[in-house]
Amino acid sequence: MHVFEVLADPVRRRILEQLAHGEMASGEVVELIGAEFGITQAAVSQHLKVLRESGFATVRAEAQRRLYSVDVAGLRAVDAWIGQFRNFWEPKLDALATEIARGKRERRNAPMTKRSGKRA
Amino acid sequence: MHVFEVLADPVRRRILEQLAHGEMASGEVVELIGAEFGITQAAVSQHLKVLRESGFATVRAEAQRRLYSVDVAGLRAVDAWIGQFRNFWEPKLDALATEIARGKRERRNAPMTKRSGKRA
DNA sequence: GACTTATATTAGTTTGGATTGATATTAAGA
DNA sequence: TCTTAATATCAATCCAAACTAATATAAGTC
Repeated sequence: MHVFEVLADPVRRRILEQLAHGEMASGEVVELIGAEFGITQAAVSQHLKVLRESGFATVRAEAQRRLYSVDVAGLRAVDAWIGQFRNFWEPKLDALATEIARGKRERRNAPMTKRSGKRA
Repeated sequence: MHVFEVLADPVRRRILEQLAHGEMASGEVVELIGAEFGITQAAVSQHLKVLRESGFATVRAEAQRRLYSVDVAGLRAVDAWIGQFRNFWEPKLDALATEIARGKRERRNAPMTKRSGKRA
């Protein structure tokens, strides 16, 4: 399932927002989300499965409990796609922000050749 | 229609990627996307409608043509939601990057009161 | 082992959105 | 005005995904 399809569902978005506050057991999610959306345990469990399988959440077992937390993989993928367009609304910061975000790896030790003025 | 539902469709995502290269007439989009996905003019037109109405594209008329371009409103909304989680994968850059991205508006002239050390 | 608690899975039903074919709208050109 | 071109809209069909009820699995407790 594509990352954007995953986030297209309001229940899944809400679950992620909750997980952002920290690890939660499946049961806690069921209680919260179930009440908020009026859906059953089965439904919530299925949403958690989708989040797992699409890289938005990870699980660890503790006895019978399953503790869920945010997995950044999915979120990064979304951010990467949006990144294609970021220069549309952040044109000024672009040069500087990129420089900083990328850790200045590139330019750092570029010996300044004749054609290093501008690349496309 | 919610922003994530809009981007959940592969056809709409592809249309946006094309628009990112610059303004396109509806007919051009139909030709390109229609060929790529094997769908009709009606289908493409309806996708364009969704993109319009959800703030991902704008149109201007020129004779019978409708020229579409990227509207950042929708993309910003997506970026804002993802922003909730950005500190999950950019913890180090957080302070500095935020400072720069926000234009240092906040701190700049904050007179440093007693309780300005940390806010929850 | 029987029972309970926590969670996942399965099968079947329902529903919203994507698509098509047909038609409407709008502007230009003869 | 009649015709062609470009695009949008409508009604009907179809399908995938969300949901429920029921059941399965697995780990604690008595």
